[in-house]
Amino acid sequence: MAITIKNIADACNVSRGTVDRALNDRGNIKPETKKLVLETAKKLGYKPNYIARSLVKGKTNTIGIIVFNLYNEFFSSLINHMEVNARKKNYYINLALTHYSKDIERKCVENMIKRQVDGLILCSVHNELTYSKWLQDFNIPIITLANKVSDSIPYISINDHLAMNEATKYITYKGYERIIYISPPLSNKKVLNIYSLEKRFEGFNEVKTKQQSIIIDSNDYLDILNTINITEYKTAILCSSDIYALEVLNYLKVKKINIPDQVGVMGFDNINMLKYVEPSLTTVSYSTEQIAISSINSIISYINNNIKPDNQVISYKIIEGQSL
Amino acid sequence: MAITIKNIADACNVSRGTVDRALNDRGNIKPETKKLVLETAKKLGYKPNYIARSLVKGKTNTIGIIVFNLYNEFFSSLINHMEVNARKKNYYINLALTHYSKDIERKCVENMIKRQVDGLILCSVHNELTYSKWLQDFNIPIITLANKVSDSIPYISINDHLAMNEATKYITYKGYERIIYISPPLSNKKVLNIYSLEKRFEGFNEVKTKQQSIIIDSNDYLDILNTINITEYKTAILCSSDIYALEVLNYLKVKKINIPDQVGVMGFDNINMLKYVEPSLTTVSYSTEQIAISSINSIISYINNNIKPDNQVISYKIIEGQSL
DNA sequence: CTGTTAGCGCCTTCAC
DNA sequence: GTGAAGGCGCTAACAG
Repeated sequence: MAITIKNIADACNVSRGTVDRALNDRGNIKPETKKLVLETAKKLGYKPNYIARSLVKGKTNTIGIIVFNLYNEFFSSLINHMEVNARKKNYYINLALTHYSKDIERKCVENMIKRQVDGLILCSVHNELTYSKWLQDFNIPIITLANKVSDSIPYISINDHLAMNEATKYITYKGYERIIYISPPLSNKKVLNIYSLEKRFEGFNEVKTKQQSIIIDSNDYLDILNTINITEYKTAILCSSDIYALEVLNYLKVKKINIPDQVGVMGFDNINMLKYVEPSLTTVSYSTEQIAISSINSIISYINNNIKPDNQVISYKIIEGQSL
Repeated sequence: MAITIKNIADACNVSRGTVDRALNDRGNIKPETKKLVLETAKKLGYKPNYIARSLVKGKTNTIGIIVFNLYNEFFSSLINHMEVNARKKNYYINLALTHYSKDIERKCVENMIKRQVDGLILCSVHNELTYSKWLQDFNIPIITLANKVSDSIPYISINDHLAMNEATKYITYKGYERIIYISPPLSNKKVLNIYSLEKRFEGFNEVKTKQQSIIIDSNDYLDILNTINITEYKTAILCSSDIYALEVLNYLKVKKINIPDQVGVMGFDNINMLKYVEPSLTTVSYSTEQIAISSINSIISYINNNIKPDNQVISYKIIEGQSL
């Protein structure tokens, strides 16, 4: 069995209280006893049991992180930075993935609660008010990312609406006559929280100009694209995420359609892998590190002060590539 | 404060023992009392405190995972699959990242120990025997991945040696006269565990054929490549990982060197992003999901039976692309 | 069938 | 300066 505080106490012929004083720098202890205790602790290879400490302190120094998956580079990059910044502040990471399932998400949240995380960072597929209430009833600090759950739960993200709005204007400014907007099914909003996607779409849709526009919100967007004579007008294809844009680039290459001469393409997210793709993709960039840092700082101060932090908006910028 | 077992006991006018029996299906309880207890537990919104349970059970149902970072798609994909499979078996994930630092790794391990993880899955940059001993002295199940720490700690990976060996032979078979092998600095092995990279290199180096070969093991491989007249012979560039191969592809495109007509390129890992790259990269593929499943199964059976599992070798295969 | 009790390992309070 | 004792929330062993 592992060495406990009691083993040290016995070995030193002092009480457990004294060992605790030595180990945790609490003062009120004779330097020699402290020295003795620390030395024997080291000799015995003592490692404090944080579980026991957590139980008495009512604090685990653990942050629960619940996101969709790690395939999405947004999340893997985010969690990478979160781990770094949490560790710096002496917090640890419990990770759980929902794979876009409302059920799994609920279970993950419950598990985190049972495991007594001090706070929760959540990218949710829920947005029912009952769910928001359910979350808040756990009475622990919770912060949401990317998909807003409700106005009463702090939310950190870029302004998707504005960003896509600007992207659309940028395309207009570039002289395109027609925009094809590609997104995952927006009708999903009936069953899932797709806040971020909706906002992006709204940002696009709001730009009322002389252009024509075609909206493809389907998982079969390439098939649908195939039914359109894309070179008929000076067309730009605007995608709600880089992944889609990459698929579109591939599609156009297969079709021997020149980019950007015949058709322009624009993405969103500026994922890392873009640097290996040709032509370089015009896209919208933002810092996952900044989102991660904001999230960790917010949740920790929320934990420590029990004051609900404000929503935070992270900046973005358009990256000009050769695809538009 | 959160509802405890005692609150329920009080509310039901029974003892805490009885509540425990009801909540945990232990039998020896009158159906009506059980029903009453369960109902009031639900009504009060009781959530068991797993920290307390862990303390008494000496088991946290938590697996610590320590890897380098999540930028590397190998790790993010791995952890994605690990989380899924751990959750299925009612285990949770504590994640820590070392960023290739020996110091950070040591601290991460210690933290995991303090937090009483039931088992540890580790991709290490250490390979000192003292470190292996240090790890084993913690006396908890540990499994290593990708980089072997020592023969006395279970290790799961593909056979890097054999895989690169076969890759090299494949290139030979394709009729190339010269191979340029690109790898991160192999001299790092003096300060870091780069087992997997070494094995790959050995696998390449072992193939003694008539070909010429050039070895570039440097972070400035593109600069060095630039000093070589690569089209002088029928040359293939074999990279120890896809990321390098992608950089090489970019380099060759900039140089207007045709792939594969003038120079062939081969990678290793078959990362997801390859599907967006042209020409499609010839590479070595293996299943991170299988590694993840093996790891999780191994560590859990190690935890439950306390029998050190055998090393496991995951299969690989060569993927023929258009780059060679 | 149910209640009581003694911990798990640690921290904290209160005596001395 | 130090020791003793109680308790965090839960489980388990024993009594009844």
